[in-house]
Amino acid sequence: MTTKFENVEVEKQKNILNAALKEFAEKGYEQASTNQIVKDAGIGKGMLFYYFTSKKKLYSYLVDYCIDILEKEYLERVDYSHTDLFERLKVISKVKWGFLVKYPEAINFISALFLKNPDQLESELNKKFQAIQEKWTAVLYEDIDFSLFRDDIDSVKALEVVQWSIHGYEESLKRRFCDQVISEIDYEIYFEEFYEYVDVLKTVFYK
Amino acid sequence: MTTKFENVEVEKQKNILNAALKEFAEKGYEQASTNQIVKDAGIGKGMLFYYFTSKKKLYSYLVDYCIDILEKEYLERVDYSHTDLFERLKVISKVKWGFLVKYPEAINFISALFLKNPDQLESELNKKFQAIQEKWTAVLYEDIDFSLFRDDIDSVKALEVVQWSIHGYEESLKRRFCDQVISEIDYEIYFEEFYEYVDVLKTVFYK
DNA sequence: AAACAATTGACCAAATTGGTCGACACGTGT
DNA sequence: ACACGTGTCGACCAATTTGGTCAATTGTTT
Repeated sequence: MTTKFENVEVEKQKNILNAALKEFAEKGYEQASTNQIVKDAGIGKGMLFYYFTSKKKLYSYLVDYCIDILEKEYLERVDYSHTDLFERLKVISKVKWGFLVKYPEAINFISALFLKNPDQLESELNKKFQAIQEKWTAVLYEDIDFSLFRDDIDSVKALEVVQWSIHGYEESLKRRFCDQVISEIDYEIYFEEFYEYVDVLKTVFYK
Repeated sequence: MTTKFENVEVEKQKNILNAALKEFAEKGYEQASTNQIVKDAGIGKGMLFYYFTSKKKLYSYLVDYCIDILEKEYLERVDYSHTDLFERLKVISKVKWGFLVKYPEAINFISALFLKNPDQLESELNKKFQAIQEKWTAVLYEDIDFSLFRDDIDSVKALEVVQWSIHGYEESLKRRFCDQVISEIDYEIYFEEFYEYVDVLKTVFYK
């Protein structure tokens, strides 16, 4: 049997989910306001509790939901065929963009989730967290040919620098587009741009 | 004539300032709670308004205070003698560490300040903001010998990557020490570590 | 038309908000 | 001894907000 919430039209589901994800991501659990969520979602106050019975349960639902889509719509979509780290990074960025367009509010919620002290949650969840953690490192390491890197620098440090750089680029993009709707952005230009940065990294870190 | 607040013992001043900076940095202006501030600062509710008369004025005071120390205790302390970017970065990191130890709660407040839409503040402040902005780019560009960089990559991109990397390292440090008091950390080890990363960057970006 | 599901927003007690103020403690001068 | 001024506290204020409820209303099925 499906829950009441999962029977409403998908569009409305998305509105509610997005409103809630945004509010929790911005303010954290305690500070997040259910009033704000219903206003943002465009539904009456009663409906939120009709669907989720309590703030706590709503939050739990979001956590489950996000872990789910993160695995199925992100981590599992990355293909491992390239052994070249920088080609892999380009693939990942494509997958990530698709994810961002489809679930625009999920990322911030997820990163807030992983940033918090993750030891204080039920063991059930903790397992899922670890699974994701492992999958994420796999995405970055599995079958990568590290012999392509120059020998005069530590490839662990190199990888860190690469990750930090990409994160930095993403943040700068976010700042540039903070007030635009992500799905309406002509992303092709920015893939070009992103690839240029990746190529810089490739040039300097490879033999 | 000095204000009432500036006549209080410096230690207590610091407590109050730190408590307020932390609260505003974490929650933003609206969500910040004066109750939380006085509790954290260990003073009675009345004192905060005795010193600052209102939440708004307190916030203004903090903004002025932070701009002040940012200029005098950070930007103006960087010396420009090195033309080697990476040596300059090491100098900057030393200054920054000193700043962090002395004003542990200021940085987050400041970055939150600069991240927000800065167009909606009085022109007086806006000027100061721009001045800092310029000084900050000067700190990173002034008299830097960019001819040392390899010719096969865009040095603008290189500089961005360097900045992103350093920011990434700082964030990773912050995560490692999030629950420790910053002034009690044996920083020498981490300068060593930091310099290793800087040297990696130097190795890969220089001719 | 009767039963049922979905939906709303006024409403609730409890908590929290920025801010006030009377009480009081601690000098210092008289 | 008294008064005066400066700090200091926290109980208190009205106003707002909190998570959550529920009677009433509108659709939808049967």
